[in-house]
Amino acid sequence: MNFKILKKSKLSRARLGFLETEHGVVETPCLVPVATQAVVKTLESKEVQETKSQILISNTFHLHLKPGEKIVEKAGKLHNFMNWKKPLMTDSGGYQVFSLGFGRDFGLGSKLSLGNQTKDKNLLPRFSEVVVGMQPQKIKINNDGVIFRSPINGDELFIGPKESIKIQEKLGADIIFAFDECTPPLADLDYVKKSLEKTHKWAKICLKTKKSKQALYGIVQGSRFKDLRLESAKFIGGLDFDGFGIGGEFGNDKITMSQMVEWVVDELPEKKPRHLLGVGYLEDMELIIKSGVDTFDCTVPTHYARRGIAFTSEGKLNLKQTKFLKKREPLDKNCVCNVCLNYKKDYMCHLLKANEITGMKLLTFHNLFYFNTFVEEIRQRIKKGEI
RNA sequence: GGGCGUGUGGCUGAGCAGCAAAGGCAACAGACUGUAAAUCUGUCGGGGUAACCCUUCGUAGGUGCAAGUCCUACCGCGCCCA
Repeated sequence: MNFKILKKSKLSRARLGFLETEHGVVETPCLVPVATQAVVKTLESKEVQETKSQILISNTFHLHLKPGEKIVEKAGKLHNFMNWKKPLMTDSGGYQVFSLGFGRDFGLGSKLSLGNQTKDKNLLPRFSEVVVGMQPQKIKINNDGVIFRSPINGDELFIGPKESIKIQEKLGADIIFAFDECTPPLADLDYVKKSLEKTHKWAKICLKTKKSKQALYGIVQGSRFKDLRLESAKFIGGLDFDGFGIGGEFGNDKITMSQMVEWVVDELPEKKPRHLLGVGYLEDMELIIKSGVDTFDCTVPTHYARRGIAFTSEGKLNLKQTKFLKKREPLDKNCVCNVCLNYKKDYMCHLLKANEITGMKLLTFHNLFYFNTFVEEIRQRIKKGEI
């Protein structure tokens, strides 16, 4: 992999670049749609390409469980397996340390709120913080890695940095990630310190383990603590990674989020690409790109689509609302995607209310196209010197 | 014609003397950021911010302090016997 920076903004940390891989070039900044199980849910690879998606991210943990990396390897690795010719990433499974652990215990996301704090008291965590010595109920984290129970058959399985890298080598994505511990947002300072030691130790093991030509990104953690973020960025940034992921918690609002990203970005080697893990509401994009992020993945366009939420130039629409049954008009007049050119709101509303898979599929297509177009426009604005 | 059974809020379905009435579905509103499709939360007879008030359990009477709940008649539906 080779990363070329074409232009650096004079107004912000934003930059335009080319991420060159064996499977083609990614124009950055770029959204990376999520294909956890080697598929963007509801779409086939050809359709994903038609949404202007340039690169996807699959998941090591999920593919290890099902169908198993050996199957994927025999099929000619991920690209052939899923018939996707363009670049691919795989996430290391580090996030599942969180999502199947404390995240599940407390019903939390890795980002506590980012300003969208829930008003529903029942959804607020029923505890104050995670402290040193606490273990999630379903998994056990030790110094070498994480013991999971397979959600499929209950088998005990172990994934640590070595295991993750070996799996990712078999999966064969262009860009792979180091195995980290994504700390829960409410972990206290001591917990995050200890966790960071592990993540850093694991980072070195990942580098040592990797034998393939795949690009390997290290992951910066440190939660909401500035000194830990800086420490982590310096440490991870000082290692011989091809790029860097930034993960974990980013504070209570969008401004804090971009500040935290900037702390980290300023410590990372300038010439290498930076990937922000799991962030990407529309309103986040300009902020994180201005903070110096080159790529970022987010489940929102695809996940929300399956819940009936459409992102359009008139805002976020809940297409399951009965009122849309009376709207014989395109989802978004200003959108030129296949869905907006060929289907109307009434029909899509009907499909979604009837729980038809095609409803989810049409919305997934539109949302991805819309998000990708949104980022494309941001790239244009950087080119013009507006951002 | 005779016997037994049944009738509950938009639907379904509990309740068998102290109820505005369980549960489910539907509806309505909200949430979701390194994926969770079919999830989570709230509302869901009417009125008021609220303590509270009003109207409901086929219809009409009756017995009780109190009736969706017991009794009588009628109406509708179901099964069985003639």
